[in-house]
Amino acid sequence: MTRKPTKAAPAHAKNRMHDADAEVAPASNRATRAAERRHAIVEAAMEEFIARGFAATRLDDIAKRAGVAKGTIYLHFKDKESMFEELVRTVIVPVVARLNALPPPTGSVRDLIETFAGNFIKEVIGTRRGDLVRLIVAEGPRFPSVADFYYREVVSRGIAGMRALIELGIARGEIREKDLARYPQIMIAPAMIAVIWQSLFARHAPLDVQDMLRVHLDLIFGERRAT
Amino acid sequence: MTRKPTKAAPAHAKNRMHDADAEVAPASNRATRAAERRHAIVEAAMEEFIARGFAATRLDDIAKRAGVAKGTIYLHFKDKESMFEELVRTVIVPVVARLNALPPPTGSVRDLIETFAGNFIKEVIGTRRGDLVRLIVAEGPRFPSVADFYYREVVSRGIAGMRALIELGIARGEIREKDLARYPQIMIAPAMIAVIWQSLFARHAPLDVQDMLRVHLDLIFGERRAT
DNA sequence: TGACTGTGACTGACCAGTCAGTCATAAATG
DNA sequence: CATTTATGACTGACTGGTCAGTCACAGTCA
Repeated sequence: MTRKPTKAAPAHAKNRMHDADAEVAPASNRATRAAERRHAIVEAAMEEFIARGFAATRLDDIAKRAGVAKGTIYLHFKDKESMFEELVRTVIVPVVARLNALPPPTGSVRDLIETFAGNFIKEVIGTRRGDLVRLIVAEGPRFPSVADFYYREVVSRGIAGMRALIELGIARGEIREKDLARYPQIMIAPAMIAVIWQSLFARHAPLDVQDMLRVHLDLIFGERRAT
Repeated sequence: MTRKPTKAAPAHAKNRMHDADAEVAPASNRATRAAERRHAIVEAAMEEFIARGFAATRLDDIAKRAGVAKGTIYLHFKDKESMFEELVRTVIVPVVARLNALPPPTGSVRDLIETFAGNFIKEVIGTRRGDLVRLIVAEGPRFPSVADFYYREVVSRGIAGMRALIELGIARGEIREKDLARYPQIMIAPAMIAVIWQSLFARHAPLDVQDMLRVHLDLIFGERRAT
């Protein structure tokens, strides 16, 4: 909360924009300003929802964090519920886009998957994105539309992509266990566990995710030969 | 404070007992009755918390479901929060006890783990218990004491037990990947994923958990030889 | 100036937690 | 054993506070 509570200075209204945003151009154009505000709201809402869960999050807090009046939120979203749903979409879509941009299949399948795992660690584990995954697990059952969306856009695509990779690995003789193609979930499971572990138990027992995923890949591809 | 003086007419007082309770033995003894009620409250609370999450659950609903007045809840629990915490303890402890009762190490390690997986499927996957695990993942960050308890009583023990089993498997030559003992999480990951999958995505894509876990064990122990 | 965007005080519903009162049962008494 | 008294488990109407959503007004831009 960097905002000085002393409302003192409503004079220069633009100051309401918080510091992070203050740096971007003032954005004279109305539509641009509106988009910026919307973005600030989404950002703030994500923080709050992750920290408190859907039901316990107060719109007043989101508004304050976004540097906006509560009413403004309702100019952009119908209500709290649809804000949550839209927010998940908004945040997830770019991640999906990024994952679809897999590097061309030059190296071995193991290298491909290792790269993928590296990205996953960097982009998801221990970031807001990871918390978002936990949030979806937490609220999914109460928001079928969110769960549906997440399944359609992330899970089913991820599973399909991973399956293709596994089949390639089997065809090339890198992977022995042929049945693995039936359950790509097994490939992804330790990564998901890592996400959950980090947000629940890291305090008690830190987990070397990188190393764990390496061991898991050794299990699937056989011990790695000298690099 | 002015209690309606002429409260009149709770003439048919005994009718307050509702039908659900009428069926169980009247339980003449006071302490027994109290224990029964407490149990009914815990049971009802678990259902409600699982269905709605902590913040969105109303104590009125718990009371109604338990066939009890709201005030009664406060005779057994300090407040909503400590009710949630105690409830998690109450429900989890017997499960832990049961898991500690591992069969004696007669067969192979693989058989041992397969038995364990079978029990897990039967006792956890697709049951209230599974939902409870999801609930802990969901609410854990907001209830550090619950997360701590769960780590101490379930996770750390589970990990330790699994590690011992893995080491045995390595010593006996059943398991090749020696590093697996450093990350027992890998062994458990698919089972956890199954729990989450069932409650979020089963509707979209049912998962044959039994088969998936078998494939995962094949990965670790090598293809199963004819039984 | 007129149209549009943003504001925040306000409202009404909702709900955790309280407590004065009830009553079945247990204990004490004759 | 029958009757009276004491106990405390249980009840549910009520309170105080919270918060999603509204709207009359203020500010801003073209």
